[in-house]
Amino acid sequence: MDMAKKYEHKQVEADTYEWWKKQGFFKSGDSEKPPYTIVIPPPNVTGNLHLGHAWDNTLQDLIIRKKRMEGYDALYLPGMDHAGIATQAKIDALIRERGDDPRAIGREAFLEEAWSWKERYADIIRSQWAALGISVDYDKERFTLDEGLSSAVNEVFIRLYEKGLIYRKARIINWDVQAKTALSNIEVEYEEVEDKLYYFRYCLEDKSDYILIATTRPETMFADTALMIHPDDSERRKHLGKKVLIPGTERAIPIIADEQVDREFGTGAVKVTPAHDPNDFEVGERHDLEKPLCMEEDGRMNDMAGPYEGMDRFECRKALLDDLKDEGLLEKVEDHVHNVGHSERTGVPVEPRLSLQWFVRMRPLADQALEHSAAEFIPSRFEKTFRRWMEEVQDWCISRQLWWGHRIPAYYSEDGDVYVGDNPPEGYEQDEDVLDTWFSSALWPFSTLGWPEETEDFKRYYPTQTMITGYDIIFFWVARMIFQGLEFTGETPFKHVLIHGLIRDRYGRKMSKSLGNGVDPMDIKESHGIDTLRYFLTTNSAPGQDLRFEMEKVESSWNFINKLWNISRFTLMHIEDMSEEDARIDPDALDVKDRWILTRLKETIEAVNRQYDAFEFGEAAKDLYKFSWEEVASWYVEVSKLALRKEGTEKSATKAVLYHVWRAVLKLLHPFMPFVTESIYQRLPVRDAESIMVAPWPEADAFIRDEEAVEQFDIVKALIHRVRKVRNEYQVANSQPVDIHIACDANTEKILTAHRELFDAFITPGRFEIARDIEMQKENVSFVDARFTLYIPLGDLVDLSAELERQREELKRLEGEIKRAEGMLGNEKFVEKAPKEKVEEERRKLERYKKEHALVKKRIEELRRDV
RNA sequence: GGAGACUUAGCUCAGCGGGAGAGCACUUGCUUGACGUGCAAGGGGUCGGAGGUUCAAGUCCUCCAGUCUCCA
Repeated sequence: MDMAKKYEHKQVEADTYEWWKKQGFFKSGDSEKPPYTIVIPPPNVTGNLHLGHAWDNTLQDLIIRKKRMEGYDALYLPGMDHAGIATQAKIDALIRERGDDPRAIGREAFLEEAWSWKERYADIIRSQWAALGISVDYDKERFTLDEGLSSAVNEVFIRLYEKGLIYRKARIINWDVQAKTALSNIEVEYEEVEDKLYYFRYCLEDKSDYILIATTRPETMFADTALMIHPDDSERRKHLGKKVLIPGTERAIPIIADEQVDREFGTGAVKVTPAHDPNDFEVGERHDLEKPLCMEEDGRMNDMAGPYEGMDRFECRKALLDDLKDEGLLEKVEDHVHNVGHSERTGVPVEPRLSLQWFVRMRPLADQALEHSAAEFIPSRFEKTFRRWMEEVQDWCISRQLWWGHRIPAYYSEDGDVYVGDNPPEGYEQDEDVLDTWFSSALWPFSTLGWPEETEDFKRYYPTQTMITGYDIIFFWVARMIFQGLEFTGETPFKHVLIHGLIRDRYGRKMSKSLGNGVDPMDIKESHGIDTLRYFLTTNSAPGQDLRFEMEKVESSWNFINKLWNISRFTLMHIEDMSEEDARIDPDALDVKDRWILTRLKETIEAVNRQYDAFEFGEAAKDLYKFSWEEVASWYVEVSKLALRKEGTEKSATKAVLYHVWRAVLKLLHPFMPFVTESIYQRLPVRDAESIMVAPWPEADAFIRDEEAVEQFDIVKALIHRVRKVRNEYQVANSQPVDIHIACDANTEKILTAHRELFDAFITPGRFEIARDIEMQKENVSFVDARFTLYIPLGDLVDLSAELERQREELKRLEGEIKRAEGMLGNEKFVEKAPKEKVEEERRKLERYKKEHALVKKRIEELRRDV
């Protein structure tokens, strides 16, 4: 026996992953089997995988491992995402650290850096996949900037452009002044901030009067091209046609009227800055206003800002306020709470900015998705989330002012002609910009399989079966995969979308770098083993719910694995010498305990399969936990010890049953905890596969169902339990024999007698007597059950009044039960409408309660007589 | 302003139409040869509140309260 006394995860995990990989178990491609595909949500090549990845990937691996064992050609396709903005920021920082200017070194040199960065992080990520034990097919690994995936991106861009679904236009977009790029609407996070509302005097040219306006962004005033009032503004109408001066400057702008003015907000008059605000842009279009920008791409003021040129926008705001206050043009400042957009990537306040960008016309694509999407969300409520977003979706800004990404296949001639395609005419220059990373991610389920080529892989593995991801990227990714999949392949790219939540710290806070509350999955692997982490991650929340990280829960997961380890030790100890022949179960040799555990195994397999198929992994694990710990370990193993000490059929049958039950449990648990189950499986003297990960999934049909054995074993357990309870209550050690008297019918007597040996070992009876009826004595502690009445004479230890009181309470309880059951059965509607089985069940219960009631009553009379 | 989630044992959470569950914590015993990270026995919930549907409601519906999230 070479098994450590406790579960040592480092020994258990050592070399296993490499062996699996070497044996080719992760590979897909067996065309004899039906395909089952999951594509990994590609992690960014920006850093290490965090707990969220570990959770996501473990769920994927859980499903894929089960499907593989069930006989599918399982493809778990790995890959990574270039993550344009995030990666470019990291590389910029790296170059700057070296003392170089990342923009000055040129595009080519930059990309060289980027690719070497990518290689470095790809290695890290692969090693973390290995650490997590995920069974991905490395032959199929893809990267969003691979040649094939890039040509898919090109193809999609060109086809959408030709269809009129991609266009280029100057519009107000969300500008990230730190990354110096445009963002899409959903890359902006709105955050409520306690800000100020500034009131400025815009004086008429002749300084005879002024109009007061309120703004939250005073620094944009240098790009004002009008002052706007409501057409119904009777008080200020008189100024229409006149001009006002932008405060602190000599620049005059017209006063215009437009219904867009919200008369309730501020002063009812507003400044119009068409190049810095989406609403003002529309006003500018209607009134044919100029649309100048007063800021550079990095958020610094340009020459329009005069003396403030070169200042950062917020610096400028401060200086401007000081100056205008001095000049008496700042009337007042009010506290003002409003939502300010921040870049999802860099966190800086987004600057709405007029800019020429590429957009996807979303309406037709979204309508198509709404009409034809066949994706089934789990839980189903996320279907609504998806649909609502699709219904309200706006055009998608897809160009990014970055170098790291898919360069836009658009080319411009000197005279402004635009060519989109693969063969630009001579002399045309390619667009400098790249596409939003999500533009390529949206193609992931099919671009990774070779699309637009009609490859064998694409034909075989697409559409995929299940997409697993967090609810935070339903819009970013899931929705976009669905509409692009439908547009380009004519099919929804996956059948199921399993949505999980976010992982939080023990206080329910999001894990973040700034809070420093993140947990590195590799630390948990180090301290408790990866199986522990996997089990913790997959069993501690329901689908769609968030998951709190608590060390106690990790520890309890470890405890369970340690328990499994020790049950395995026990099992292996006894079946070491087992041959193929010994492993066969002889149905005729099975006794009650064997029939009981095999029936329970069958029921557990059925339940677990149902739970797995419904993606209810927590529930599946709960059933397996209970079965292994409470039924196999606490009962079957304990009871088997007797049989295993003997020789002959009793022993051999027990060994065979123990082997099969335990082998099935290992397999059922394998998707949760691949390493420890493999380690134990490899120690089995008889195996049905080279590795547990390619072993056949247990079949419920292979095992017997024997309800009678379950009932019989229940009686045995009940007797043991009651005696233990009495011993506990009266503090009588198990080493000290107690007499046991049982009144029961002949059938129960037969069962009890057959298990006499067991009782001797478990509850140390002195005398052990069974009769139809027993003359009761006052020193007895008694327990009444419909199946048997138990008496244990404990002499002086027995507190008779307490015993009487207990029996009275029992009688009261039974009276309540009888009343309840009779009430139900007396209700015509219940008898009429409830399912027959339910009514029958109530009848049986009532009968049983009545029987117990009579016995308890009798017992009370005896006690009262004796007291 | 819309939408959704959550509210169940001290804590963290399952359960979601037929008699309240788990882990951890807690109490009392226990050197039983797989395991003291264990074994045995136990205590602890009017399932947020109010209505409604149903023979039957933590479980479905409506309203209310609190917590959180997303969208605008």
